[in-house]
Amino acid sequence: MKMSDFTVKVISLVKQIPRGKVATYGQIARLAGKPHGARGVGWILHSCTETHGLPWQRVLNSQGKISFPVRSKLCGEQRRRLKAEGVCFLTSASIDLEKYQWKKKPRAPRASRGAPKMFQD
DNA sequence: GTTTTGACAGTAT
DNA sequence: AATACTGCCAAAA
Repeated sequence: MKMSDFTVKVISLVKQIPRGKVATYGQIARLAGKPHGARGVGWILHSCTETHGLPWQRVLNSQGKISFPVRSKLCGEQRRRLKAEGVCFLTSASIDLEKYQWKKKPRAPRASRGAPKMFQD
């Protein structure tokens, strides 16, 4: 299946988002090396969620809100999932980014390399 | 190959 | 502050 390096990075990053935290499309795009590739991130998720089982619910737009209309099924499901992870919604579809935005670990601690085990759900 | 679309972001009005 | 326009990237047609 032949996907670009950017796609691989995005998938990897999204899968690294811990439970109870969220990231923005721009953040993922930037971490993947394309500061302006937020749009591509969205499309990648749409394309690879089923294939890679990505936690797409943890990716929101820069406003910390869900991208789809509130009446949309996906929106409801995303909201439900995030709530299940302990995320409190400020409004129907927005959360406190300052509180829940995922900060990628800048450095790799040399310890704790034995058993990463449990990942997502 | 080119064109269109899509789960975005940033800047300009 | 709230729209509108533009820029970016990757996949499907």
